[in-house]
Amino acid sequence: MINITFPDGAVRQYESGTTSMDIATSISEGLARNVLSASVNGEVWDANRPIDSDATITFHTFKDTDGKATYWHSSAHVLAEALEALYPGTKFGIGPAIDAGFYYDVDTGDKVLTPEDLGAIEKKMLELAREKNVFERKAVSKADAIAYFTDKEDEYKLELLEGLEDGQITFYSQGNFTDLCRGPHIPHTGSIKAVKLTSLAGAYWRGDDSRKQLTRIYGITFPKQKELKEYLELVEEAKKRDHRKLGQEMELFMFSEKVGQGLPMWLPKGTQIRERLQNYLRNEQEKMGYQMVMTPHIGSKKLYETSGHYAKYGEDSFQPITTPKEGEEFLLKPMNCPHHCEIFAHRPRSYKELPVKLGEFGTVYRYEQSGELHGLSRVRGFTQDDAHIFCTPEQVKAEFLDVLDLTTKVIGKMGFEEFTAQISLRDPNKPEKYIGSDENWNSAETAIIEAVEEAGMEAIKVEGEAAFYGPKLDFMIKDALGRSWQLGTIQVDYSLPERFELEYVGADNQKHRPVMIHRAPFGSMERFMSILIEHTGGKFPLWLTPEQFVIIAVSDKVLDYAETLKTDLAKHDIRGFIDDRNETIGKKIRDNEMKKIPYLLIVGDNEVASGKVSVRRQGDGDKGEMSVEEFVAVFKAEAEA
RNA sequence: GCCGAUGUAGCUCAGUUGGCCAGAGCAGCUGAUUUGUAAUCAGCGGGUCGGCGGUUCGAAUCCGUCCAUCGGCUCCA
Repeated sequence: MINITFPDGAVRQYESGTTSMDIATSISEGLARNVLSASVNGEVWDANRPIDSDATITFHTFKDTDGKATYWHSSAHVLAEALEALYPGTKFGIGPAIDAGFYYDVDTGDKVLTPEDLGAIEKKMLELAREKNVFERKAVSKADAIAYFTDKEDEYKLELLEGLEDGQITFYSQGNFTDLCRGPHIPHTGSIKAVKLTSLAGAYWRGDDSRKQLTRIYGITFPKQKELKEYLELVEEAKKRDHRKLGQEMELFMFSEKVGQGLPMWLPKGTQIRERLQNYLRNEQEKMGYQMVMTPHIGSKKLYETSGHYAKYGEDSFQPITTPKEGEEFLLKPMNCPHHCEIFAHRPRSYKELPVKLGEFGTVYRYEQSGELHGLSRVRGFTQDDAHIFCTPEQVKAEFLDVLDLTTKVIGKMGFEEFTAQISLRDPNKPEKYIGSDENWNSAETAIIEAVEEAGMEAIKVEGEAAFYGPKLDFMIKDALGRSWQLGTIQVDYSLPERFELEYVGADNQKHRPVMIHRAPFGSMERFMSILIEHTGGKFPLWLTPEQFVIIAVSDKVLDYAETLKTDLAKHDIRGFIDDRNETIGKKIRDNEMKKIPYLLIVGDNEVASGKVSVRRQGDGDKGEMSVEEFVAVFKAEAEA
């Protein structure tokens, strides 16, 4: 007998060789029906793989990420099986699960797959799924595995096998299809009830552009037809909210071929929103002791040689511009920190003034590959909500906490509710990759971890993801559609203070090297704007939106009253405009609803007589007549909520 | 940067196998109408058919090339 420990700590005894599925069945039929895989001692296993010794076990269903990953990876195998049935001789690369669904990279030889073929493949997949084929795991020797794929003439699998050790190789088979795979898989294909192949794309074998391009087929599957429908609706909704589309419709920003790709220009309405965001953030930061600075858009090449960035990125950046007579070289600034280091160094610093926090909405320029540019989220010129904190090693933790506070506050103010953090630490096995003393690294890493704990933020730690000059923390937020986005970062840096020979005089009258913290809560104004647009679908929080109300005059006899109303509201810092076009009221309501103006104030003879206003909330219809004071109260209540 | 697709009016799109002055809806302008909670009516203007080069009697349509956009890949101080 073996002891099985459950997530709640309960321990039960089972026969050796029992499977997670057996265990699930012993608990309840419902669980057994839904279980897709299980973590056995922390490793995700097939539900029908025998367990031979004491273990802790966690079941996975389609409700959790591991369960979904198992399910989608298994779906990729069904896709492969369908392809092999429809296009014999197809060779297979890799077919992993991804955040939403799965893909398989395939080489169909002379047959070029087109989107029109996908329907037939989906049909075949469903047919195969209905056969309820069991996924069978089999350990094979390397020699046998090579023989199998040599016979199949699948050079991709053979190449994958080269990297695997004999004794660790497993095959999985379902129906007539066998694949090299580590697993795990779902019990059988029958739980795949809804299939959608979403797109086709080229992808290089092993991501190497000198190698053959395979066809990547993306797809997603669900245990219920209804879930697929919901997913497709979500995709549709995401399309509607695409910030590139809304940005154009709402006249927030634009691009011009003549100006150049990846160089956004903010239109008046977009600029209003951005300035409000910046003012808000500037205010919050000044309350926390930040001092704003401004630095030029270019800097001497020497500056970046000092910082080390030129050596690392020079070739892959915009190339230097030179003065016509002297031939001096300048770079468009790719980041603000070297300038800020020079500001810190412009006079001797005492420990008494630390931490020094220099903030700047600094516009930077980076060469991004043309294929990578995307609306406002990936551009070549953008403005960081940047600041650099120069402090003592002992202050790192407190400063981190401060930044966490600031970030959760400002992001929360935008209506985002779910944050997580990723803490990037050193790779403990490669100390040579990093600069700075062990002592500093240890204390900085501990400081970050403790600060995150104290802030009560959910965080994952990833070893080996730190920059060579210090550990960092990235903020992730979830938007209204449940999508995750990476926002700003906080990054500890030991390198730049060293390179710029930054110093402060300590209480001991000795010179010390400060630690530098880079941080940007939004990351960049452009990227944040793109996320905010998609999160809100263009319906910005009231305090941010450029036009908070529109007064719709029933006829031009009441325009004077409309003017008075507008002036009254302006006294309460409520901004808007009068739609005095010679159009019907229905037309004006329609147009302003579509422009997403939050409040539509209708005035006609009735309102002039009563001295009131008829209020309509965008997207929520007629709210009835109210006095101006009542409207102001309603408005303020929403704005401050 | 690489692979594939796309590029027609401010926006969304139609333009048969190359063939008269390139079309529609919305937006815009002018006029009429003075309107009560999601489109009033009439008229008008607007396009080097992404740029350049070529094939042809003739090119939005065929070919080449460049640019931009989209979907991926790769990359991100």
